[in-house]
Amino acid sequence: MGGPQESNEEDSVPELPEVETVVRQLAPCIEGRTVRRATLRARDLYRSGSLSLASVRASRVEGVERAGKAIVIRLGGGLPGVEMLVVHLGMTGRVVVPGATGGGMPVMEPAVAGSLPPFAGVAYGGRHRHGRIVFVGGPELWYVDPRRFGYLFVGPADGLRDRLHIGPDPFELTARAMSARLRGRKAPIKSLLLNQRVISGIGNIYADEILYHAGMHPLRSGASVERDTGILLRRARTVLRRAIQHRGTTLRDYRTPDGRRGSFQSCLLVYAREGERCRRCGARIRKIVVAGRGTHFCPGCQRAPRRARAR
DNA sequence: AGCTTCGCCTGCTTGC
DNA sequence: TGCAAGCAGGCGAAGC
Repeated sequence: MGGPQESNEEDSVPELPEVETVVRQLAPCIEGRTVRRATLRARDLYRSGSLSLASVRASRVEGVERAGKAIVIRLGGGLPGVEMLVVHLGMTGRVVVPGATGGGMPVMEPAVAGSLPPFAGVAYGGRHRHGRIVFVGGPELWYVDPRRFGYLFVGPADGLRDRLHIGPDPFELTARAMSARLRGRKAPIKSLLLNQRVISGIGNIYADEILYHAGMHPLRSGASVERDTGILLRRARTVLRRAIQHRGTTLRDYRTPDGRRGSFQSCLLVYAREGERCRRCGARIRKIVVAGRGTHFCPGCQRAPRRARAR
C-alpha cells in the first residue's frame, strides 16, 4: 500500500466540543427571550415521554447549557412541567439562528443560511428543517436534521440526566469516580468511552484521539485501565479543551451556528489517518472495528493487550 | 447485568 | 450512465 489512503471522510459528528461551541453561541441569542410559538413537524423526533414542542410557548429561556452531547435549554414561566427543552443533535442535527442580531454570536442572515455549504449534502431549510421556535421580538431557532438521528425532549428538569441516560462528562468526573465506573468492566475501553451512561460527551473521533494521547490500545478492557484512570481523564480533558478552543472538528460539512468551520481537524493524530504515519513514532496508523465503530490507533504508541496482540 | 449486534435514517461512494 | 449495495454513526432495543 503506497502512501496515505484517500479515506472516505465522514462528516464530523457533534461531540462535546462541538456541542459546547453551539451552546456558547446560542446562549447570548436566546437567553431572556420568550417563546411566541414552536412547532415540530416530525413526531418521531421526540424522545419518549416528551411533551409537545408547542408546549414551550410563553416560556422564557433562563439559560442554555450542555449535558454530555445534549443542548439543554432551561425554561421558566410557561406551562407547568415545561422546565427543559433538550436538543440532541444526533449525528447530523444542527441548530440554526437565521437573521439573529445582537448578543454577538450566531449572526446568520436567511440568505447566508441558504447559501452555506450544504450539510451532509443538503442545504438548510426545506424538508429537513423539522423544528422551528419563534421568539417574541427576537430571532428564530431552526432545528435541521437530514438523517434524523437527533431528538428533542420537553419536560420537567427533575431527573433529566437519568431519563436521557447522560452520565457525567470528563470535566465533571474525578479520577476516583471514573475508576469506579470502569471497575470490573470487560468491554473494550473504546466501547466504554462511547457509552454515554458511563461517561458522556465523547464520540468516535475524540475517543480515538483520547486513547492515542493516553497511550492506550482501544481493545484494552475497562478493568485493565482502571489503575490508569488519572492519565486517561487528564488526556481526555486536554483533548476536549483544545478542541473547544478550535470550535470543534470540521472534516467536511460541520459548521458552528454562525457558519464557521471548526479547526481541530488539523490536530487529529489518528482519526481519519489510516495508513498515514504516526507523527510521534512513524508507525502506520491502523483502522479496526471495535463495538461496530471504525477505530483508529497507532500500533507503536498504543500497545495491544496480550489477548489481541496476535493480529 | 454486561456486552454485542441490529436497525433506524439519509446521502455519498463504490462496484457492476 | 444508472442503479443497488455498502458505509457512516448515536443510541435504544433486542439478543446472547
